Amino acid sequence: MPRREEPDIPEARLIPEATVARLPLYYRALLEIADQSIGTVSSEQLAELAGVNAAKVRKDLSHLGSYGTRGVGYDVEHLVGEVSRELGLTRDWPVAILGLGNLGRALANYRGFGARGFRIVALVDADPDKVGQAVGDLTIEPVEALSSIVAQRRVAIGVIATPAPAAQAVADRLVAAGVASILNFAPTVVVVPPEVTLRKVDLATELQILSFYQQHRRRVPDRARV
Amino acid sequence: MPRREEPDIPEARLIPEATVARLPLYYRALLEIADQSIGTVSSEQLAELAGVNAAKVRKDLSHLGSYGTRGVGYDVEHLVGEVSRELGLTRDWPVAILGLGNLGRALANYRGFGARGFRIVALVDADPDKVGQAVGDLTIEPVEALSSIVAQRRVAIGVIATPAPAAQAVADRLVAAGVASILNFAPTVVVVPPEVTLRKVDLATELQILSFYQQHRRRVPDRARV
DNA sequence: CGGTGTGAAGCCTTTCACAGCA
DNA sequence: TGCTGTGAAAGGCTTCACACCG
Repeated sequence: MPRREEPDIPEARLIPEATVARLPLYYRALLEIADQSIGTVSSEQLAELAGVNAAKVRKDLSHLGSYGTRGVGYDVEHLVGEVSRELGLTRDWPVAILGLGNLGRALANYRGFGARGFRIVALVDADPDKVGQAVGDLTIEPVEALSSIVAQRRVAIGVIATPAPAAQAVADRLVAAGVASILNFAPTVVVVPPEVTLRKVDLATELQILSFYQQHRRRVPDRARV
Repeated sequence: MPRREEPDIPEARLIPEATVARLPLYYRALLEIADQSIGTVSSEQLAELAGVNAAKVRKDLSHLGSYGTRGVGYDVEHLVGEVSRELGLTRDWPVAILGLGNLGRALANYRGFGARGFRIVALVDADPDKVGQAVGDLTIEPVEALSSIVAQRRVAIGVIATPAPAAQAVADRLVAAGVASILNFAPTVVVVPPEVTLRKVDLATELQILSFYQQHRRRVPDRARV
């Protein structure tokens, strides 16, 4: 039970973190199903497509409300709507990419990055030689302009793709500018205040985890994380 | 307790998955400390650098054995050795990158990818126009050559950077060729046999999770996953 | 005295299994 | 009849708190 009413966000159900992390999988699976003009889907089928088990699907979806029909399954179109609303994909989130080395450029060019709702509105780099360069439709801007960029373009999400030593300073600037969601690709720990959501994607870490299991080969978990 | 002796892998302690996922963080923190010629570190200090809490550090490290000294802390050099041995970083793991679009190329050029122990030995793409192109020191090879490449160059880890529709077929080829560790960047579910370790990095999913918390802003977990 | 190593408690997540409804 | 929704059980992970030892 939510402890307080909140007028501008109607549903205040509390959804477990583990469930939130799986909603994108269901969302993707549901889009595939919808593409095939299938009207109804069972937890079993959805589980298959999302790579999880059916009990988990049912429990997860039950946190969003009771949108299934017993004996039948879930109405695909309706469920897509509920999941995308829950994930905030009915809005548009302006994204800034910080750091335009190999990875930053790849992200900037990545079609399907802005699959739905995510729009890259700024590319920022500290290197004066890079400032002014065009990448796709955008021009690289100086990091000093960050706070005005964030304010003017309503940047909601910052993607850090700088080298490790620059990451914390960039994160600090993002937070100071009011960005509350950060995705960190730099291979280093970044600390942010508790009201900021930080997630990280770390190549070196992933490879090292694979290395661990490769070496300890015997009953290996193949659980893909997220 | 391990249930069977295994002659070629001496230590058969079973380490929780959550601990394995944090070892790379400790490893990185330890390297930083070692760089400053500091001989001893406490769980408190290590926790700070790794972005976790001290109790977790102690519990995690206790799974590797008792390498700390009460009243003193952990010997940095010794611990670096133990952690890197546990992670399999004392060996060299040949890596193949599959799919050389924006992301694949960025990965291929990413210095620090092969931070330690990971060496990119092959670039493979299904597109005949790309085959033969040079990327860094390597030349893109056809996907048909994959199984002989894997065999000859002892590829241990496959990194899938193809578009989503091609990912499963590439994974199947990798598995058939004997690759037992796969890192999937394609935004789709990939299924592999249980003896293969699969991890995934999914940009769209990460952004959608951020979107969820952005929209439900109220007590937000900033727990960075991994 | 200070900091590790670790039982025990608490919390979160997953899985089970079936009541209940269309 | 078939499949959802959900209590209850099981399992795993985190945190606590302190005995123990250098």
